[in-house]
Parts: sequence; C-alpha cells; structure tokens
Amino acid sequence: MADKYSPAEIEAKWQQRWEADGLYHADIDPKRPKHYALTMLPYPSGDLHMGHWYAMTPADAHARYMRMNGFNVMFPMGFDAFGLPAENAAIKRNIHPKEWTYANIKTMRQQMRTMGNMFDWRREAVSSDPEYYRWTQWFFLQLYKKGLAYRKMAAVDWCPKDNTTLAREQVVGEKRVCERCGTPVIKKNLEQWFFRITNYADELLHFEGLDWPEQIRTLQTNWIGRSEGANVTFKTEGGDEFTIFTTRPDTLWGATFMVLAPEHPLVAKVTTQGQKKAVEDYVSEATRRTDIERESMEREKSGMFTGGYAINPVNGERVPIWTADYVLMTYGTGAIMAVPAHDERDFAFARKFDLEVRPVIQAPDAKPLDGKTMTEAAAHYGVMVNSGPLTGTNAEEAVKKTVAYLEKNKLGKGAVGYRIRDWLISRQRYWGAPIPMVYCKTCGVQPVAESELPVVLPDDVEWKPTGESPLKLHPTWKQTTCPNCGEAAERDTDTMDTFMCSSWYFLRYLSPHYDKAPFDPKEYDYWMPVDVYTGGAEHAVMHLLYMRFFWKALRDLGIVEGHEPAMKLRNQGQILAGDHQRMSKSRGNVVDPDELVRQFGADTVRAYLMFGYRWSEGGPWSDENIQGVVRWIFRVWSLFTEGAGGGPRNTAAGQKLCRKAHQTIQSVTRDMEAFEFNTIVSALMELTNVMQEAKDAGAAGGPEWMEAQDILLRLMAPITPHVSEELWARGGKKYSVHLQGWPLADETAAKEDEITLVVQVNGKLRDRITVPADIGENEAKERALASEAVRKQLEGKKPKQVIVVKGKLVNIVV
RNA sequence: GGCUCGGUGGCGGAACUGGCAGACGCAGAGGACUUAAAAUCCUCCGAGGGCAACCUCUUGUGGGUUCGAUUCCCACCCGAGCUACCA
Repeated sequence: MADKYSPAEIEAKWQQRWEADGLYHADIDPKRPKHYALTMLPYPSGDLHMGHWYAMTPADAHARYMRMNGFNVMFPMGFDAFGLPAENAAIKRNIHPKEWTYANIKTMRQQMRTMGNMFDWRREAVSSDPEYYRWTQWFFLQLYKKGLAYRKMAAVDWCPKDNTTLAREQVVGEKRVCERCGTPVIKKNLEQWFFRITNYADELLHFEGLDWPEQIRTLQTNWIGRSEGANVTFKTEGGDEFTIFTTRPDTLWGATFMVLAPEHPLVAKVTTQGQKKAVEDYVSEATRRTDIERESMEREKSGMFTGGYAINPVNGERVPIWTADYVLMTYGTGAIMAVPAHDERDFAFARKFDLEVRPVIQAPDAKPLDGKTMTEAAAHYGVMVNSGPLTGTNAEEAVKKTVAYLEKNKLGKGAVGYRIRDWLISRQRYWGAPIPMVYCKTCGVQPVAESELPVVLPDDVEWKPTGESPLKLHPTWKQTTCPNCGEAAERDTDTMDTFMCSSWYFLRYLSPHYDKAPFDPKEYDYWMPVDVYTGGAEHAVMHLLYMRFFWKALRDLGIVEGHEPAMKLRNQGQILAGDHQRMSKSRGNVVDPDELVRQFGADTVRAYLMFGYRWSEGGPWSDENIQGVVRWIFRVWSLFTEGAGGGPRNTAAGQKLCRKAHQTIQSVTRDMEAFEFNTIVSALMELTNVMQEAKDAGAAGGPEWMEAQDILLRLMAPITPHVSEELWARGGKKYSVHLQGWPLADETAAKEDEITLVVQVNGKLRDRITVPADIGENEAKERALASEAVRKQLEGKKPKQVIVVKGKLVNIVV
C-alpha cells in the first residue's frame, strides 16, 4: 500500500541521519581529487530569506554532483558577522550588536539546516569571533609591515546617516549614496587607513587562467579604469615645474590654457597679486563645496584665472593657468593641459570663460575645423595640423609618435593612469575588528605586537553611532602602552571595513579553530585554491575585487601561493517578489522560505528555485508555478511507491524508457557542468513522464524499469536530496544515495534508431519523414524527393540544388 | 553621455556548432471520475484563415549575409545593471 508523501517527516529524518553519520564531513584524503565549492557567506542581519535559498541550494546541487563524480568535496558555511547591517539592525531594536548578531546566527544556522545542504558545519567560521578577527588583525599588521597599509589625511566619503567613512567602492549610483543605507555621502577631511590596492591595479586587470563571467571581468576592468597617455612637464613663468597627465598627447599643440585642481600646491604660488583675493575665494568655495551634499552639485563649469602663465614645452607658447574644480587632485597629477578643441570638458570651460579654441587634429574627410565657430569638441583621432614638427602625422601613430617625440626631447614620457583608488578601510563604528595600531607621543604610529592579538572589542561601550568612533568614548579601552617605548599611548579607535574580514574567510574555513596561524598549512596544501565560487554579481567591484587584491598581497608576503584565490566563478541572479519588485519588509512582499518549507518541503522549494528561472538571471517569485514542481515530486513518489501495475510486458515501451533514461543522463550531466539547473529539472520531468508511459504500457518491473528508477534517483539526488534518499532506501538499496556514483550514459542505449528528417523546399518546412538514424545522404535525398508534399510544391519543376544535413534535414532549392 | 547584458506565446522559460521556434511547466478550455467539490487522469492550447486536408504570418523594428537566421553582421527602438567632470 502506497503511503502519502510527507516531506516534513522524511526531511527531518534524513537530516538527522546525515548529521549523525557525518555524511558531509570533508576531510583531507590524498587518494581522492579535492573540490572546494564556496558560496558567499551571509550577513546575520535577520532571517534567512529567499535570496539565500536561491543562491545556496543550486550551489549545493552542483557540489553534490561533483561529489557523486568522485571528488572529495568541501562545501563550508559561515557568517560575515561584523559590520553595518547587523549593527544597524541592532540599533533599531536597541539590542547590543553582539547579542543580536549571535542570536541571529543561531536562528539562521537552524534555518539553513532545513535546506538539506551538504555543509560541513565543523568548518563554520564566524568573523566576529575573537579567534577569527585575531587573524584579520594579524593580516592588517602583515600588510602594514609590507607597506601596503598606510595612513593619510584625505577628503574621504562620509555617510552622515551611518556616521562613518566609506571606501570608494561603497559609494554607489548616480547620487553617490552609501551602499548600505542609501544616504547621499558627503566629503570630509580625515586621517584614515588605506590599503594600496592601486599597487596591484595592473595585475588585477589580468584574468588569465580564470573562468569568470565576462560581466564581472568587464566591471572590474572598467572600475580599475586603466588609460594610457603621457606625463608632460610644464614650467611656470616663475620657473616652477609641474607635470600634467594626458591621454591625448597628440593634441599638445592645441593646449590653450592649463588647469590646476583647487587643492594643487602650486595654485597659491602662481597666483598673481591682482588675482589673489579672487583665487583664494574660489579655492575656499570649491573646498567647501565638497562638504555640501553632492546632489545639489551642478555640472556647470566654474573656475578662476590665477594670473600666472606656463610655457608649453613643445612650442614655447605662453599659456594662462586657471584653477577649477573639474580637475580632481586625486586623479593623474591634479593638473591638466586644456585642449578645448578636442575635449568636451575643456571646450565647455573655454566657451564659458571665452578662452581660445585651437583645432590641431583634423578628420581626413571632414571640413576643416574652425575654433571660433565649433559648437562641440572634436574628440576623435585624425591627422595632426598646426603641430610643429609632427604636423601631418595621422591617427594611428599620432599618439605614439608624440610620446616618442616627448621622450626624445626630454619633455615628458609615456604614462598610465588608473581610476581605482586605494581602499579606505577605517570605520568609525563599533561592530568591527579594532585596528591593531597604537599612537605614541614619542614613537608615533606603532603596530600592536602579534603576541598581543587579538585586540579585543569591548562589550561595555556606548555603541550607538555619534559620529565619533564608539571606542574613543570608552573610559579606559584606548589607554595602553607603546609597544616600542613602553610609555602611555593610545589605541586606534576605528574598526576595520567588514570587507576586510570577508577577503580571507575561505582560508579560515580550512581550519577555523587553528591557533598558530590564520590557517593550517596541511589543510591549505590539500584544499586550495577554491574550485568553484558562487554568489551575487553585485559584489563585482567590492568583495570580488578586494578578495583578489588581498590574495595577491598575501602571495607577495609569502603566505599563500598562486595568483588567484578562486578559479571559477558563477553568479546567480536575484529572486524578486511576485510584483517584480525587490522583496522587502517595507513593501510587504516578502515570501518566507520557512513557510514554504512547512507547506511543501525543502525538496520542492529547492527544485522550484532551480526549475523556475535561469539561475544566472533570477526573476519574480510565483506561487502558481511552484505547483508544477509539487505535482512532479508527487508523481515521482507515486511512481516508486505504487504497485507495478499489471498488463503484459511491453518491450517497445521498455526500450523507449531505456533510451530516454540514458539521454537524460547526457543532458543532465551537460547542464550540471554549465550550471543550468532549469533544464536539468525539465529533463528529469520528461524522464518521469516517459516512466509513467512505460508503466501504463506494462513495462514496470522489467529490467529497463529498474534501471530507469536507479538512474532517476541518482540524477535527482543533488536537486532533491531527501526524497531521493527516502525512495532509494525504500527500494532496498544501500545507504546512501549520496554516496553513489554519478550514472554514466551508455551512448548506444541513448541513440535513436529512427529519426524525423525535416524536408524543406526553399528553406520552408514542407514535410517530415521518419527514416533510420544512419540513413545515407543519397537515400535521404531520394526519400525527400519522393515525398508527396514535396512533389506538390515542386509542381514538376527541377530542383536546382539539394542540401542534406546528416540526421537533421533535406532542403530542396528550386 | 560611456560601457555591459538582455528583448521569444497570457506567464516562467527551452532551442547544444546557422538547420522542425515555443521543450518542460504554470495559467486557460473541454472531458472522465464524483451527489458535489478538491485532488487525480485524458484531450486541446502562438496568431489569422479554412468544414477539412492545408495555407499564411510570427523570436523588439528595419536592412544585410546564407539554400536556410531566435542564433552571424549593420542601423535603430525599448528595458536592466554598472559608471559618470578620471583629463
């Protein structure tokens, strides 16, 4: 008698059994090839939501697939527990961040267990544990010693709501808002810690050997923003040298004024007595403007003539020097030559202040440019005109020849500019790893001794943000002694950007409790690098870039080997609410996975998330579509638990089933490799349908039937681990289905012996004929020409050409 | 403005290397079972025309290459993401 499919019962049962047996423990085993499957770890900001399920369960399915293929698979999980999300949630509820975070971790751990994933929980790492952040601090010290961490005063991005500085990468969107809370950021002059990610700008552009999505590589490449050009040294009339960066050295003869950033050190010096007041006013206004909300900033050009002049080194011309805030102190040299005829921004500036526009590049087939009448800059390349010795040089070589000319005459040289800035890692927040540095009145900045780590984050702090670092307000915490001279000194009271914690978490999974180093070298040697990394594309220029930088820095420190931490990257899309909006509590459109698990079981939720969407795309949640998967699992259940049904043995049906089963192995295997889970589930549904047909035809119980059952359960095991295990056990097979090998397709069995040949006339479908699969070209042609429908179409006309595509079609051209 | 990705039935989505467009599902229609409903099962299901065999149209729009284009090329429209005074 068939009993009812009861997911709640069987899922709990198997989860307990797997746990008790340590079925998913990943231990070093030199006899088996390893596979490190990593999925991005969650912030413990509250409940586990649909996005976590969508990211983690297909990743789990793939990890399980690798395991069935003979790999020793490690699939660890942890919590990115420090940082703003947890802290803000805690503030809102007036609970201490530590209490809130650890309570959430406890709940989320339980929720994650209901997914039925093959996480090895013994390897769990929590970044807010002292045994974890001890090593985050240790890494900071290593970077500091290598000169990759430095402190400087700079105009930095500040979030007025979260009361902290942010890295450039964490300021997003048109309105330049805080990545976490959406508040427009402002600029503040502060002394902060930075990591020299710019040292690695060039290397980070290289993705050789990495199987990463094009999209991520493009985003990172654009973010790094490499541009080639030249540095050219100009002299002021007063004799001071200053260097400008340009990507268009070929326009050097068209420079009609110079622009210095308002913060440029030379501004004060070149300013004449007559312009002094006006320039000082402009500079202070420009500096103040960076403090005002960015939103109100207009694109209208502003600037002030300094009264000073520079000498153009290529032609000795006297060029006026201006200062304007459209030139940024943080890019290039903070100074430019302005070529209004060929640069949009310079053009707008020149028109506004009535400065000369002089064309020096001419497009070959266009009317000669006239600086007086031009209405927009001509930014294209072309033939150089009015350019002294280089006049006549054409587009392809103009830039190169100019650089060569500059170098030969010692006027400048080729140079490369990058858009990326150093990574600002200081945060004026409580819930993070304290920066392990000490300030001594006599010895200056001193690193905490490694033996003193971790610098423990105190609990008894007024942790609500005030704009000052909470640790600064603690009565005693910051008081310490100088590691160098032993006199009284003060600790750094900022904490580290949580992206620092997540830049190395995959190394901590190797040995989360190891206390001699950040990781156990034995584990490292076996498991690293990460073979497959899965997660959201929104981390393209944050976590995914930081992580690569961090790894390269560790490599140069001799801590790790190899150039990249994760070889293959796959991104999932986002699950939206049914109304195509992002799920959010404020919109009230959140679908609770716990509720769905109660209603349908984890297997159904897993299978639906894999079936309903192209994984890389995501899409809106649908309560209706999940019904298809509910029915499918139920049909599979019935197929295995109901009696074989009577009827005579039907060999044709059995053969068809056998063929379908082996074809399904082929397609599911192919799609697993490609992370295309939706077509995996539909292929499994098709196989189920053919099994039903075979059963109705009386083939149940036969050898093909038994084989198909075996194949279906193995193929389903990664997708729906619980029901597969249950039906596997009920079939009297050896525990566990998850320890079985992935089925191998028998090519001969999968082969069709008859195929449908498409017959076209002039590329239009006219007939379909059933022929033996191995039909020869000539015979196919003959049979097609013999077709009734074709003869009707031809009306006696002679075919001009007949194209035969083996196994596919015959096209008759008249 | 720049870069990137995408646009296929009422809906989610298939289509491997240029070769039957719409697999697999959802929703819908009709039928079986039932006192009835739910569940389940069977049939139909891109649009238009035709009693029918069948014909015509159809993968954002317009061109092109090809025996043949959802797939390749060009232009344009629309949407999403990233970026934005980066010289």
